[in-house]
Amino acid sequence: MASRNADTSNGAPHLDSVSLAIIEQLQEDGRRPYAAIGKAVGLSEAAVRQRVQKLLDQGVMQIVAVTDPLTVGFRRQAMVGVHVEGDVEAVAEAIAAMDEAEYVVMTAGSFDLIVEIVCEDDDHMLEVINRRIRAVPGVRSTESFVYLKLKKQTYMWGTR
Amino acid sequence: MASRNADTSNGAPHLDSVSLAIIEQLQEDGRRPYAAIGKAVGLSEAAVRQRVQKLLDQGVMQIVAVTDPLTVGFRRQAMVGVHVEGDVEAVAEAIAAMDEAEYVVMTAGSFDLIVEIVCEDDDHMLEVINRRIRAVPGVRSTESFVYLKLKKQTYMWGTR
DNA sequence: AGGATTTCTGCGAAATCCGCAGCGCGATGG
DNA sequence: CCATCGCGCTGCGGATTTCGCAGAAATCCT
Repeated sequence: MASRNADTSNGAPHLDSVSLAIIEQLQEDGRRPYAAIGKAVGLSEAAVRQRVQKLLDQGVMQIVAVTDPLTVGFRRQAMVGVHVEGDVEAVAEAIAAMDEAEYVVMTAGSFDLIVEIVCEDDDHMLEVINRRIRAVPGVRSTESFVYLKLKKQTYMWGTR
Repeated sequence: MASRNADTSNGAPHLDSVSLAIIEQLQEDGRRPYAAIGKAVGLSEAAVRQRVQKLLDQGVMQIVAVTDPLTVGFRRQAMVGVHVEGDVEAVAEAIAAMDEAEYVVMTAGSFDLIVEIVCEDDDHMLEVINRRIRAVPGVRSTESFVYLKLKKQTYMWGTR
């Protein structure tokens, strides 16, 4: 189980329209059979299987179950905006290494970094934000947005 | 294909530890066979299958392919913080109805709403933010954070 | 306790997954 | 020019998984 996380080192692995179509199929249903996908994109079952495996290995996509953490036992979730001085990438790396960080993005705007965190409870969240994120060298300040309710969560950008 | 989107109407469908364990398995690999999951959680193959189907039907989880849109052809992606006056839920509903909105959350903090959008290019993004989101009744102002680079994207909160 | 409902189990049949050998094709280089 | 190599696709069986169903077991409600 070497590389669990996505290959976030944007290698832009050149995706042709067929692979795009395969991804679209799997965005609708991650368990759709290879044969059905093949029929939809005009490829044999084995070819689809090989392409999917490669896309997974390359980290271009992952096939997973996604949930709303708030409905599955986690009490507190938040988006945290981070102001950084110095090497943003290094700070991003450090925060991404934390288990509680689900989502880490470098952005252009008043925040240098946006981080989504999942916590057990208020104490845990306080600990993560104040003791861990703010302790990372280069973090100047943070601003938190605690989640009240998830209204939408989709992955079907391809199907429109 | 009645309800494609998650049941975001927090019905808190009471999940026992076995369903939690099943979700964990599928967070690691959305295509893991039911028999393997059953062995891991102590249930028969058929029982796992029934539970998974129910979790999907209830909208508690979805099994899908997730990608980094920036590596799959979409040029621009952003997080948009929204200040709302009046009925926040209604505004959230309206924005969630837009195809470009991938993720909509009501939050406590300086923003009432946080929205993640995926766009084809700069023009498209400008159109979505200025003409569509800001046109929703109740939206007082917005602040945008354009994505530069996705550093981490995980769904394995359960495996720690 | 009695009955209704839900959940689990244990099949057999059908469909799917998986590995492998072979073929076609473009690029490389002698 | 042609041989070779790399790479992706196809077409197979065999192993595995999925699927539907009927009965047993557990749970809930009155």
